[in-house]
Amino acid sequence: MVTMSDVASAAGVSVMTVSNVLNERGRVSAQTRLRVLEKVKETGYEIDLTARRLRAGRTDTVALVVPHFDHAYFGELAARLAPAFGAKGKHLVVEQSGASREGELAALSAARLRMYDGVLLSAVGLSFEDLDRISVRTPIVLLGEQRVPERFDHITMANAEGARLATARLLESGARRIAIVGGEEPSRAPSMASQRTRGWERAHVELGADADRGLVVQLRPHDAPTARDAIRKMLERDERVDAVFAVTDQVGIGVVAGLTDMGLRVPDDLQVIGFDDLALARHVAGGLSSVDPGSDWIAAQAVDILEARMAGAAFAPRHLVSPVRLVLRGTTKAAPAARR
Amino acid sequence: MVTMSDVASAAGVSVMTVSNVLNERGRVSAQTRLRVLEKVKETGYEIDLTARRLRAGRTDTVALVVPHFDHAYFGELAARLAPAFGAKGKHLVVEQSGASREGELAALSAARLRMYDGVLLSAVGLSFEDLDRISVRTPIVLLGEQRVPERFDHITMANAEGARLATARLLESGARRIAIVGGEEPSRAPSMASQRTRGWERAHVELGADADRGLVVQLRPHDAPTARDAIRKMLERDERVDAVFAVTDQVGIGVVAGLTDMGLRVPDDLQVIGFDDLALARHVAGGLSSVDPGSDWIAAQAVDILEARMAGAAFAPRHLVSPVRLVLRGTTKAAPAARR
DNA sequence: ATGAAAGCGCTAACAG
DNA sequence: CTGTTAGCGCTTTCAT
Repeated sequence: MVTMSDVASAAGVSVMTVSNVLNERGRVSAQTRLRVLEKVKETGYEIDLTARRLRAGRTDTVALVVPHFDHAYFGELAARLAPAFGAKGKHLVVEQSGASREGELAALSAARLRMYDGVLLSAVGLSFEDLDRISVRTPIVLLGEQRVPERFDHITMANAEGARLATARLLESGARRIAIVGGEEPSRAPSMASQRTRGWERAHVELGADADRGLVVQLRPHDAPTARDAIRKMLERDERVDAVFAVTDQVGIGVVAGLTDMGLRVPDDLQVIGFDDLALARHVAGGLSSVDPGSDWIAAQAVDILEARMAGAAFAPRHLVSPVRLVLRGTTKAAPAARR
Repeated sequence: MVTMSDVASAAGVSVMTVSNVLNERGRVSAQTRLRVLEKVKETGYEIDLTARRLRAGRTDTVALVVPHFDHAYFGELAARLAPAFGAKGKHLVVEQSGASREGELAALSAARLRMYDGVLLSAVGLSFEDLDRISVRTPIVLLGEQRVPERFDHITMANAEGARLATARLLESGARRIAIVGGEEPSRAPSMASQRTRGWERAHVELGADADRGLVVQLRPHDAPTARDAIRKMLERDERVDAVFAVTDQVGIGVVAGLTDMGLRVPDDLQVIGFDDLALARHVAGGLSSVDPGSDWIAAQAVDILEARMAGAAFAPRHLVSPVRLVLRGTTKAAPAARR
C-alpha cells in the first residue's frame, strides 16, 4: 500500500508538504504543489481516512440510522439526503437498527458514533430516559415521533395534524365509520401510531362524529400483509365500515389489497387514505390518496442542522415539525358539492 | 473522552491488559479481568474503532454499495444481508453510488474501501475495463449483470432465463404481441435490460413466435412514472399489444397504472409480468405476477463468499447465477387447458 | 515555504 | 499472567 511518506520521498519533500498540498492548506509553492500532485497520481496514492480520522477527528461521513433497510419511506429519505450532504462534502451511509431499543442504543454507542461526523437517527425503540442518558459530542439529529430530551435537535412530522386532515376529508365526503388501520391507543407513549390515532380522533370530535374505539385496528408489524389480513377481520366484524385511514402507505396498500380480496371496490364501497406519500403511492390502486409528510422539508432541515452542528455552531436545540399536506388521488371520492 | 489508558490506570493495570480483557485474548486472571470490566463499566469506556482499525486493520464492518437508496429491490436485499452479517459479528452499512461510473469508482477507491473489511458492490456504471483496473486487497463481491473480470467473485441473476420464463408463459397463455417495457437492444454491453430482452427474444424463438423489435420499449430511467407514460405511447402506436413483460416490478407497477389510465383491464385486456418479486408485488394490482430472482439465495451466497474472503480463505473466484422462478398472480391469466 | 517532532488510541510482538 | 516497546498513517505544532 502506498502511503503519504511514499509520495513524499518520491517527490523529494516531507510528508507535511504532501499533507499540506492535499488539504490545500496554502503555504506551498506552486512548483512543489505540482510535483507532489504528479507523484500522487503516479503512485495512485489515496489518503487513509482512518488515519486522518484518528488524528484530525474528522471522517466527512454522516450516518442515517433507520429502523429497517426495507422501509420505503426511509429509502426515499436517504435518497433525498445523500445529494444534499454530498453537496457539502459529506458522505452519507445508512445503517439499520432493527427498530429495537438495543439496536438503537448500539447505533448510538460512542464507539459507533465516533466513526461519523454526525448522525441522523430515526428512533423508535428508545425511551425518553434512554435518550437522556446519551452523552456524546458527535452531533445527533433525532427523527421521529417520540418525546426527546430538550437538548437534542429533533425533527418530527405533524402526525396528528396529517391524520386529522385525512380523517376530516373522509368524514366530509360522507364516510361515517372510518377504521384506522395501524392505530393505537392514544394514551400510550407518543409513537407514530398513537399520534396518528389522536388526529383521527380529533377530526371526529371537531366534526361532531363519533370516534368508535372499536374501529382502531392495531397492527404488528405495520406492514402490508398484516394490514391485508387485519382489514378483512375488521370487516367481518363490522361491515358498516365505509372508509379506512391507514397509518402508512404500506398499510394502505395492504388495506386496498384486502378490500379487493373481498370483492369490495375502492373508493365506491370504501375510501382509503394512507400516510407518507411514497413515490409508489401515485401508481398503485388507481392512485393511493395520502398525507404528504413533507419529506423534502425534513431532509433539507436535517442537513442544515447537522451541517451547522458539525461546523461547531452553537444554537438552541431545534425542535421542528414538518408541514403536512393532503394529496387526494383515486382511493377517495370527489368532494361533495356541499363541502365549502 | 475516556480512553483505554484511563481504564488501565483506574484498574491499576497496563493498557495491554485492558486490551486483552476486551478482546478476550485469554492470558488474564479472572480477578484482573473482573476488575478491568468493572472499571470499564464505571468509566463508560467504549473502544475507539478508528484506532483499532488503524492498528489492527479491521473494522468488523462491511458495506453494500447500491445504485440508489430508494430502489426497493436493494432495500430488501440489504434487509436480508444485515442479520446474516450480524450473526457473524459484522456490521452492515449501505452506501449509494448514484448508479454512475464516477460514483462506483469513488466507492471502490482505496480510501473508501479501507474503511470496510469487505464490500458488496452492485455495479451498473462500471465497464469491464474499469473493474479490471481495480486492485485492492479489500475483499469485494460484485453483484449485477455486467461482465466482470474473472478474478472477482460475482453473483448475478439468471436474467435471460427469468425473462424467458415470463415471456414463454405469456405466449403459452395466448398472448401474441408482448411488449417488453424497459428493454434494450441485446447487442449492447450486457446489462439488466439487455439480458432480459434476450430472454424475451429467446422465448419467442423457442415457441416459434415473432419477436418484433418494435415491441421493445426503452426506458430511462427505469421507474414507474416513466413506464406509465411509455406504455401509453406504445399502445397509441400499436393497439394490438396483448401482454407486457416489465423488466422490473417497479416498471410493472407503472405499466399497470398506465393501462388502468387508459381504461384497460389487467389481465383481461393485457397481461403483465414483472421481475424482482418485491414484497409489495403481491399486494398491488391484484397481485403482480413476477419473476423471483432468488434474492434469499443471493444474500446467503454473498455473505458466505465475503465471510470466507475476509477470513483470508483462498479459493478460485466464484461466479454464481441465482436460480429464478416464475410467480404467477393476478396480472396473468390462468393457463389454458391445452397447456400440457 | 518547508520540515522535524510528537502523538491521536489502539494492538502485535515480544519480554519478563 | 502481565507489561514494555514500537508503530499503524496521518495532522498539529512549532521551528527553521
